[in-house]
Amino acid sequence: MHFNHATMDQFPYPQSRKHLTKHKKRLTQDQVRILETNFSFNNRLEPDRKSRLALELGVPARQVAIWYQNKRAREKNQSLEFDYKALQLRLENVLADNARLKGEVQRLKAELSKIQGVLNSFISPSSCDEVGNANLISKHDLEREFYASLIGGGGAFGGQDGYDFFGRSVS
DNA sequence: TTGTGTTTTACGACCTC
DNA sequence: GAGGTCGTAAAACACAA
Repeated sequence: MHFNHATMDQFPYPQSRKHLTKHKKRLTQDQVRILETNFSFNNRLEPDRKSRLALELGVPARQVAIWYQNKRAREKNQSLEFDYKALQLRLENVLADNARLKGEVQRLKAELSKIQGVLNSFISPSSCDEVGNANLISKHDLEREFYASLIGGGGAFGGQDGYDFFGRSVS
């Protein structure tokens, strides 16, 4: 394996950062592979391992440390991106669910107004407002009976056992 | 070849233990 | 104080035109 055996001392690092970065050098594929392997075991770099790795790769210990720092940052970014996509997917599902539920609400509202129409036909003023008729059912009682029948409570509008006013199963 | 976008390397500033 | 993150500059690289 051929690594560049440069050390910190061998780089003529001057004062200015611009000049400094002129000596930026990429790690070889083999060096990166070794670093990746080590990183996969532990993404923290204890001083002992830093020295050993630096020796093995033939690079300054500082470069190993910096590689680990950058690698952790890259992993964090990837993980954030992954989380972001997962959240986006969940949001899409929730929005779809919301649309479905809105449709359901609309359907139920329509059903309710239909039922109210049927109810109103039972409560015509001519049939129940006659004074002095003791057998007349009040509007309030009628509504109570009617709604009770819808939820399976039987009553005057109740269907057969286990079925509501419209003959649907309520079990 | 060159312009441009992306990735990698390296650093300074600041924070935490 | 050593070693961490974060933000960023700049080199290195990839690639279309």
